[in-house]
Amino acid sequence: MFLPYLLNQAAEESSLSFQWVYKDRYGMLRTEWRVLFHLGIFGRMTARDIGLRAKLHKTKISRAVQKLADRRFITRHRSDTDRRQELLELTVAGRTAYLDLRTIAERYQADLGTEFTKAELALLQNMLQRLAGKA
Amino acid sequence: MFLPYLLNQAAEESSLSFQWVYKDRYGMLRTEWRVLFHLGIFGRMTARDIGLRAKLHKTKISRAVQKLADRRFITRHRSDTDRRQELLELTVAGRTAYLDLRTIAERYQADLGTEFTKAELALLQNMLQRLAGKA
DNA sequence: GAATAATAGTTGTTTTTGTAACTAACAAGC
DNA sequence: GCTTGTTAGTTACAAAAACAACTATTATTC
Repeated sequence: MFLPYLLNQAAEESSLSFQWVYKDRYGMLRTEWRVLFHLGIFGRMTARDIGLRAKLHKTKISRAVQKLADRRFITRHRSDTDRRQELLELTVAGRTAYLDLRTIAERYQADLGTEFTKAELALLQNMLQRLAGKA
Repeated sequence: MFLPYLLNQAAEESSLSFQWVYKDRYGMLRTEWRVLFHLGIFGRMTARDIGLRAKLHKTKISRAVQKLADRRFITRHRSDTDRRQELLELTVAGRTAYLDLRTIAERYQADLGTEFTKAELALLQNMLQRLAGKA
């Protein structure tokens, strides 16, 4: 079978089955969830850096950031050293949402894990990372 | 790392790096390429069956079928046994395009193969199929 | 240090997708 | 056989994504 096709099928399946979590609970779009997720993991960072890490286009991030800020999940502060940049950070409400979602994500991941052995999962992760890096 | 996220990254990377093939050469969208692909592999079939196999929504398929028919890559014939259904089939031009794309897809896949061992690839394929089935 | 290029982020427009409502044909129940 | 329900496929409208052009700021080069 054609690998990009299989990857897509698997990715879509798992994305769809997980999207109710951030969608139903917080009315978030996938990009919003990803931005929240990155800020939760890495702490304060700029839209640019999120884009580099998550390979998301800046317009998508810009709009996600607006929504998250509207809903008081994040704050935005112009950087002193470079006034083009904005430093994004989770608010208390944002961190609460992040932790809530992360808990569910971990449970979801654990459920998937029961299907496979630890070694299989480790290899899968490794291969996916390599494919994501340069496929 | 969160598995759906990793899957998406890998899928997107490989999709993007392959899309120039059907996009630049035939101006096709991904769904069109998938429909062509399915007809190439399985021969004559209905939109419904393509949807079941590829897990694509019928509206997406409907539009892809229209474009492919406009460009004379496929023909559509109403079924005699059930006049709601349409039997889709590649034209000569469609088959030529399919074979061309398939050749490139195979080369692409072979290139990926050099990164991994046969056993790794087999396991990856197996896991992705299981994930796609019920993730 | 003025002119030019590059970068962070936004906004507007066009494509593509998702969703819901629709038509036409068939199936089932009574 | 007629009513009700289902299914294949299309169409219309709403949501989201991709793409291009823009503003404001910083970096570069002469």
